[in-house]
Amino acid sequence: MSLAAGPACEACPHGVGAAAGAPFTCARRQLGPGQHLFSAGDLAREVIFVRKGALRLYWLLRDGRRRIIGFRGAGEAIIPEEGQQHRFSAQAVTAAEVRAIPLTPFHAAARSNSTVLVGLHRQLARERDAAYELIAILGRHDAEASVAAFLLDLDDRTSSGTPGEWLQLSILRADIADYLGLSHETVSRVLTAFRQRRLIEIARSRQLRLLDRAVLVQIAGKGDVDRKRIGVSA
Amino acid sequence: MSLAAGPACEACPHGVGAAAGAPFTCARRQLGPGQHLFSAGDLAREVIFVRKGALRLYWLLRDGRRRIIGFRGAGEAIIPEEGQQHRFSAQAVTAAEVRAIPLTPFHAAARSNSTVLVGLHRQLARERDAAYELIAILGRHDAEASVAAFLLDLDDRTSSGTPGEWLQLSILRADIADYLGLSHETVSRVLTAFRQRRLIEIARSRQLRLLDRAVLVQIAGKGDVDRKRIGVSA
DNA sequence: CGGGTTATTGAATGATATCAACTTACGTGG
DNA sequence: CCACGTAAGTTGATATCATTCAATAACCCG
Repeated sequence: MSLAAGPACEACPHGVGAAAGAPFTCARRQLGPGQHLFSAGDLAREVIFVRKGALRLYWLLRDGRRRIIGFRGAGEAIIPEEGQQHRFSAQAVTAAEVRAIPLTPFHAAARSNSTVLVGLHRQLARERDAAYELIAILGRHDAEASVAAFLLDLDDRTSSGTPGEWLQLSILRADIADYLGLSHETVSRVLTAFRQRRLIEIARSRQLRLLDRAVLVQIAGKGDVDRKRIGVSA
Repeated sequence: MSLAAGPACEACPHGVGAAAGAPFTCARRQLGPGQHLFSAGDLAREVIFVRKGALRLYWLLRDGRRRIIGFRGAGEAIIPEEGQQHRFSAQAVTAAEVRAIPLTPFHAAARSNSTVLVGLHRQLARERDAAYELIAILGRHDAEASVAAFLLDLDDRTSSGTPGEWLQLSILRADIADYLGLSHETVSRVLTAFRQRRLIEIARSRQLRLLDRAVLVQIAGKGDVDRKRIGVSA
């Protein structure tokens, strides 16, 4: 994402801090699988940049279910509201490494460095828009469409561009289920159906490859936004 | 919302613009019911503050369905990404009045006025968090919980604090359905069930009053975030 | 190799969508 | 002010799809 690739973290501690005339520490932190970076209710103190591995952001529901809001992989950021409590929990899926910049100096830096400011806004707007995309998926109750959309998104975000590449699915079935609002059995059934239709290939449960992107796009498209009809005016 | 209540609009054109040393026009615009303020794909040029009435923000899906992302009532704002296309459409539900501030001078103002900056961040973070709340609702497939949560939210946002007040439900059943990812028949059935259980009162289809907030909260709670268990750490 | 976790598969239940008929609400013009 | 027509809302019957419960199988780590 733009922020992480920008001066905020790559050049830290000589980037933003220096530019702002207010150098600050950019703590590196290691997380083991399942370890929490923070929990909902904790006071938000830092902006997080994921360097390695992946985190899941989630809520627990009253009935004990887990609602996963999103995942953040290497190069992505987690931006909380200053002075507020975290509204969700962040937990490492795999072993992960993050950098944490205290919020106050970061905001101070953003004020004096418009590159950072614009990046910050863009990141927030993107998180919002990503949430809207997920809403679009969840609204249409169609398991196949949801899973197809998820796989395509995952492929877009993680693959290096080589088509037909193997996806390292560090995420469990239950993660996908909690993200898409489905049961893990349904996710399993859909993946099996896709495999039988030669749309994907699965190796040892956790590695998977998209074989027929076109058809997956079509399946996902059932609940997807119509990018052609969006210009309709009153 | 904080932004609209703050200097950004109330004091316009003598607020932000003046403070930034870069006065700008704050165009007033009137919208009739069903009229579009902008459509998805349009270039985003302005920050919008809703003064009167309500707007719905939505996408059209490929299959012709409409996915409503949210509503914005008086006092709320719509903040797009600078230089980007709008990702959703904004349409007046009722007759509405908005103020539009061009993005570029607004951002310039935000840079030099930290009150505006903080308000801007907060608004973006809130939109994101509101989207997350909706995700929590949509993920749990439970029509009664969804509708109850919607009614409570609507009541919180529109009522002046007087309990048992009549809600002016300018929103149609189909709007609620497209927002919650349900069919309008299901919405109707749930509302009828609530009425029969004396949880709400409906007058002439469009006006409604919450009679038993406690029970509604309980019903909504089925899919709601557990505010007590959120602190669980690994 | 073994024990715990994760994944798959099956059968039955249940909730919501869908299709369809009917009623109510509302604005318009006679 | 009433009659009419259209749009919105309600209600019922049916079908579909995802959940749930349950059992087996694959996987992974020590």
